[in-house]
Amino acid sequence: MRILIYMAQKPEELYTAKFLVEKLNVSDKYLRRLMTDLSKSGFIKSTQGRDGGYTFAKEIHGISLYEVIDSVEGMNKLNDCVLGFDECSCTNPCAMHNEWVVVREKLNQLFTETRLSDLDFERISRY
Amino acid sequence: MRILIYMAQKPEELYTAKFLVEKLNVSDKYLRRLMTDLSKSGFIKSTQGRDGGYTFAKEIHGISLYEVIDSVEGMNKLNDCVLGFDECSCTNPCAMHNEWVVVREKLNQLFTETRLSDLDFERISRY
DNA sequence: ACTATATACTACCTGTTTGTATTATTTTAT
DNA sequence: ATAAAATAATACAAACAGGTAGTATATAGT
Repeated sequence: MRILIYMAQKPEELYTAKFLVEKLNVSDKYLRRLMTDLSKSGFIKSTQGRDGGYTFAKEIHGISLYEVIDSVEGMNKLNDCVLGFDECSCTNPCAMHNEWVVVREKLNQLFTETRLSDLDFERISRY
Repeated sequence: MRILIYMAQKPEELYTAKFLVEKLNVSDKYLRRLMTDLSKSGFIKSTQGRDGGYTFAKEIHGISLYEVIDSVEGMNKLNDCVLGFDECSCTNPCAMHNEWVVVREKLNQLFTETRLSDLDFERISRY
């Protein structure tokens, strides 16, 4: 999220791994691994070799927070049963089910509706 | 949560550790540790010795899900900055701050407003 | 006294998250 | 050719969550 949001400030720019590592304060290897994952997920594309780097593979207007979270860590933490039961549904609910579906839906809605282009870059002071 | 919700079905009853261990499928030692924590937090009270056990220390109408979660694991996971920055506020927001406050408030509200007595015990099929 | 119960403390285990480190390979502009 | 860049695969490490296990002690009803 931090990488993509940082890049979304200037979506047309080409960013090198080295540059992003400095800006975001993470290790080189870790960032590169994430970049490769983000490439495979289709959010960004890479150009190898000298003068290479990363840039968005599609319009940032078309990238929701939901898609990003889902591709990086999956949405199961949010959408699985909050008490950990394998089989838990509205017809066979756990003790928290009915309360949790309300929250779950709110979160899914927020993440699905918010796109990288919706962020207020004027206000953000940390990436 | 599972323990307290189970007990809330019959809030006046005295429950032994052994009984709850069988009903909730957790280890004896683990449950006892949790019970001691819940006692210290004031949700339940214990009577030692033969014919002892646990029962609620106050009305279940007065116990919100917020209080329970807060006493067991703290609410910092929810209320700290979602991107992990130490100093993150509305005047100094991280990239996700403005989106996250909406969710945060919704969750806090739900957990604060829902009390053990509000659960629909008729419908619940797993504890 | 005996027995059934809770308490306390400590150590351990297993998996996950959130990264870091190492090493070697491939690609491309100049 | 060379240098600057991305790629790939693997191992490691620290912190934390979610438990389990052991052992000994305290309490209270009969």
